[in-house]
Amino acid sequence: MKTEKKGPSGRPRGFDTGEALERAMLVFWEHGYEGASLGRLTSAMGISATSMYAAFGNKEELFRKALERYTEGPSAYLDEALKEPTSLGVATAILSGVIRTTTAPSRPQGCMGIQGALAAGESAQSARELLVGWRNDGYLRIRKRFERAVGEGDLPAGADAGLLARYVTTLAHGIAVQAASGVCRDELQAMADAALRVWPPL
Amino acid sequence: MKTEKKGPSGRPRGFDTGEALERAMLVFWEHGYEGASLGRLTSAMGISATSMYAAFGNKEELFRKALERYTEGPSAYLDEALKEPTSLGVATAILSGVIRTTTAPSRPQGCMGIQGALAAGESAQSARELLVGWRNDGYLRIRKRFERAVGEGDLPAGADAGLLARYVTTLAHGIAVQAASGVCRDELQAMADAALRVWPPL
DNA sequence: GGAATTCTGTATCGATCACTACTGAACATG
DNA sequence: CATGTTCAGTAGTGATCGATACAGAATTCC
Repeated sequence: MKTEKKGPSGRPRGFDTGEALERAMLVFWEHGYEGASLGRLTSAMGISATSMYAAFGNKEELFRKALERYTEGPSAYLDEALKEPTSLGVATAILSGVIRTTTAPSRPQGCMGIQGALAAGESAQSARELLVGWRNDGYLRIRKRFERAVGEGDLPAGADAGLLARYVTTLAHGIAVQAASGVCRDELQAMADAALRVWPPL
Repeated sequence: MKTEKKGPSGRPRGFDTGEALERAMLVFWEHGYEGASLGRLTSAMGISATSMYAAFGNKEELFRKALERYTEGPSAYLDEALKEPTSLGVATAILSGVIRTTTAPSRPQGCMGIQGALAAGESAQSARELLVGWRNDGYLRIRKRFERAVGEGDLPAGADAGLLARYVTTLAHGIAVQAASGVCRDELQAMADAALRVWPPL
């Protein structure tokens, strides 16, 4: 029994969709949904507008897929951080991961999940709502992890997991804004270290 | 000796520039520089495009003046907060001010100084740079205030005023992002209270 | 009241937006 | 090789972008 591999008749695609999506992600990351014009996107992707529409549907879907790639690539530190054995380890790993991702010298400064579309006009409302959901999902996963920590005795019984998750999320988002403003990595890391020196901040 | 008040010959302006600027500020605040089209702006201002250009120059200058109005209006809590007698009072007042401003039910959610243009395309780079300077100015004023607190003995001699200012700024910006995502006021205030329960976070 | 000056609305500018019809080239299958 | 299918580039769609030319209306100065 072998997997059905029917040959797709026709001319094969002349570019790598993964790499093109990576390039598109970087443009959205740097300029936001509204600031990323189709001309700039396709130019960075190295393909024509026709090929982009054939491969990804439209600008909105391209953004959605670019966000997925962002989640599994530059933002994958969150998955790893949630596996840390203690809540303090989780919080520490999240903040250092955010700092590393938002201040990497070879990549856009800031976080695509925030500056991709924080406020927007009519044409970008769906992108904005997508990112609101993306950020809320991150918060929920952190909260759930902290709830587990309360159950395990890692956090005191009276600890408010939601409040702690909100605290870490707020710091993470604030760091992303600072990074977008050009604040350097070391300064942010020193600040994060100080913020977590008392844990939990009950 | 009386102030020279030469009569400006010609038809007087038919609208109140202050109120028009207030309306424009709200549009920029809600939709950002790029998301605020001229049509939407002039429609909200209640004037024609011609009148807008005659009164404010162009979109870029309109944004600059709207930001000034934002600084002196919704963002005026910072001036007051810096007058608090202690560094903890300053930090507390800043965060509660941010929360009040970014979650007011009758106004756009979030902070114009951030979502006005966090990431942007080519045409909005000047607006983006203007906001980077605006945020950095806020940071510098807080830092200077904390340096004073160190000199006064309000903060311990070894305290790093820059790091503390960065901490408060990061929380403030993070709160603004949360507010833009729809997080409610009470939750943010509870989080801010917890964040400042240990002060300074040395 | 006449002239000069400034405001306001209409209509429109060229440029760019996201998006697509069309043509021809490139490749897989039979 | 012949046929069918898909890709990619050119050119151009209507809509909207920010910004203006123009002409009529309104007000002040002389």
